[in-house]
Amino acid sequence: MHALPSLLIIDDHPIIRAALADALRRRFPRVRLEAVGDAESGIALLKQEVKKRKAQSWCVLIDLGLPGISGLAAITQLRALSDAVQVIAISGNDDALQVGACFGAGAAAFISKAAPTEDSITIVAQAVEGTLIKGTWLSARGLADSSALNRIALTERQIQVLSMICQGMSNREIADQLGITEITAKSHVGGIFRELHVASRTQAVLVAQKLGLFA
Amino acid sequence: MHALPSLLIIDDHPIIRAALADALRRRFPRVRLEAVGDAESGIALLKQEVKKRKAQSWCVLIDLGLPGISGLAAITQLRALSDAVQVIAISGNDDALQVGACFGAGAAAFISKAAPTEDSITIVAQAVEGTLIKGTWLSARGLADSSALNRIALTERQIQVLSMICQGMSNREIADQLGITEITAKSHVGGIFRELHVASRTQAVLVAQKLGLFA
DNA sequence: TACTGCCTAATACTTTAGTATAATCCGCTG
DNA sequence: CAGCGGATTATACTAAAGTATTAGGCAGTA
Repeated sequence: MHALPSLLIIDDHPIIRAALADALRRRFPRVRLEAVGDAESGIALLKQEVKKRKAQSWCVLIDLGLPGISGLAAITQLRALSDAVQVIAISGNDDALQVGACFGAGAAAFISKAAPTEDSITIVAQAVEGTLIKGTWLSARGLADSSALNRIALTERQIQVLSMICQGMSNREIADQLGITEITAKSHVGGIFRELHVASRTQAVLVAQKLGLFA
Repeated sequence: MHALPSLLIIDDHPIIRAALADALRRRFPRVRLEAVGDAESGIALLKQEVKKRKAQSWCVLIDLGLPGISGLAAITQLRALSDAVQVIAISGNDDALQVGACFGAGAAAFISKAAPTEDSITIVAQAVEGTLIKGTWLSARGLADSSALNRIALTERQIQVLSMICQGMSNREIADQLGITEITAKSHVGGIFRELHVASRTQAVLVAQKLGLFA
């Protein structure tokens, strides 16, 4: 059998970080465990480690809603580092849209912070032991079905425009910043609305935040 | 000397709740400590306690960004129960606008989750011992000055309308739900924009969320 | 090559949003 | 009582936002 995966915790709250690390260390005394406060550090650390020891697999617990970077973007980057990197997303709310988006970004499991702590640890244990089923969703009320979750398919340009909408920019401002006409900007905005099933930019912002896109 | 205040922790994350309770119990073994997961339970509990033992004072640690109820509204309700209730707000981000809003709602102190855990405990200790200075702001980088924070003064109606904007409603929908004309709705919206220094409802939503108004 | 999907842009709208000013009614306060 | 501020409504705009349809260029792909 090969070595157990190392653990990496990414959470900006020292309290949660310490609590998780404590619980996991008790469960896996011999597994290497790192804990950092921001996604950049975590990604940089993993990049180095993957380069050093390609055989080593990792299990990353990442908190969504980190300041600065989108949780989804972080998951995507982590997954891109190596196939031997498993990502478990942890979030304060377990909105179905957000859950679906996380799996779309490559997360192996989704854990709600409101779930019982023991169950959360169990999920991580499954990941460490290699028995974790991809798509596991631990909601506030226990295991939930993640088979038929809404996936949102936005193009790169649409994501770019949506992020600008989420910063309060007008179509005119978006167009100027992207070097396109306001007409084209409107075109993208319209496409985003259709995809998100909304009728105004305000609603688009709310959905984007539920998705955790630009938190 | 009179009795020490009892402690109440309101946080929807079991992990944080347990971690805080642990640390505080070690610091104050003889102080009564309650911990609940939602604001409604906390308010209900305090309401009963205040009725039973008026002499008993309380120190409430409440997490902003609770699901369901606005953190500011919860602070206001807690403060309204009794003058013997101190409220310490805990938040994931330490945006100046949100900090100011918390103090405006009656919070005695504001603690960022990103602050060192020991410092956070110290603040609570000061509250228990009665040496806490009102307006104490513990940011991610230590104690910060909260003397000149922006206060936002919205009327009741404006807050009501703003909350509807934050739900993605149009002026027409707001007007219908409030039983007023769209013109009046626009009038309120315009007033909100002036007060928040924004130029669109999307930006108003963003500011409101920074304030933690309808999280 | 033909097809598909994305980005771009245009024309031509309809509908909301946002601004400015003014006026009425009402409750509270000096 | 007079004044003030909030809530309401109105008129009259200007400026955005949003919808619909069409179409060219372009990259990847069956």
